[in-house]
Amino acid sequence: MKISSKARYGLYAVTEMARNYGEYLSTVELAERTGVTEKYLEQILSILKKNGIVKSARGASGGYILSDLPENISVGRVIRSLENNLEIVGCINGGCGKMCGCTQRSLWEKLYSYINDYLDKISLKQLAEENI
Amino acid sequence: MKISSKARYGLYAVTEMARNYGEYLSTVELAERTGVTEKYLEQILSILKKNGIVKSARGASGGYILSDLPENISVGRVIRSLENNLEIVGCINGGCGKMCGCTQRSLWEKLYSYINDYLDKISLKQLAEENI
DNA sequence: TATATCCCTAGTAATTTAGTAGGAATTAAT
DNA sequence: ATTAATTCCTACTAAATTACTAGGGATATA
Repeated sequence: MKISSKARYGLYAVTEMARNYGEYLSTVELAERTGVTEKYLEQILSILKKNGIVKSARGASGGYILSDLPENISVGRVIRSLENNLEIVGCINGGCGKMCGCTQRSLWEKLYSYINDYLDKISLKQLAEENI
Repeated sequence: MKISSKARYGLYAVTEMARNYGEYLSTVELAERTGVTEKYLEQILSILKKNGIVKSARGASGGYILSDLPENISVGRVIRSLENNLEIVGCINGGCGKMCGCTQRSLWEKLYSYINDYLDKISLKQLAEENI
């Protein structure tokens, strides 16, 4: 039940982009500012791009930029992208063995909702401004 | 960000104990009813015992029993016992590097509180009766 | 005394996480 | 056109964690 460093790193990267909204930031810059290696950040950014959270520009003076205003992107969306959709048990959306059905199901489903509701209420703008 | 099967198994076991409160259940019985192997359950139960959630009796006709009424034991307590105190990031209680300080700290601390508050409101009695 | 149980520790297999590494494709600047 | 900076893609590997398996000792009941 840990948030992976991948998710935390990714969140750091988009927070940095939120603080510099409008400007393209390269992986080199982002790596420097977050302390994550370039190559690993590349992979993380590629996932964020696939999920429509960031856009990219190739070539010299290219880089990454948020695909929308920081106030319109929730922390939840970022974390779900990098954390297997935040599925805290294997059966949030059905299709599980005996352990999941029955008794515990409602418990985990509600916990899942609470977690997502909380994270969806916080925008990258808020996070960047530490206004939480 | 997954709940481990260890935690789910343990929760199943104590739920079974809640349904049979007052009666000692052996690991053999608990293993049968939960579908977990005896040996693995033993380890899980030993952790729960160490954390004061269950009591044990050795020898023939021994087994495990809840250490308190099912309505007095929260799901949160059980899960924290088996899930490294539910520390969703490495620095919930301070002592972390650059990634944890600053920006994301308050985010994770609050999420941690929400998760615990939710799980602490649900008792084993409620869970056993699927009254969630 | 026999048997059923908990208790303790060590080992291992499988999975996931966290990176490393190399190089192709693309674009802007010169 | 050439160069340099960048994203993009894929494969590999190392480390950590999870999920068990296994053996046997200690203890209590019948």
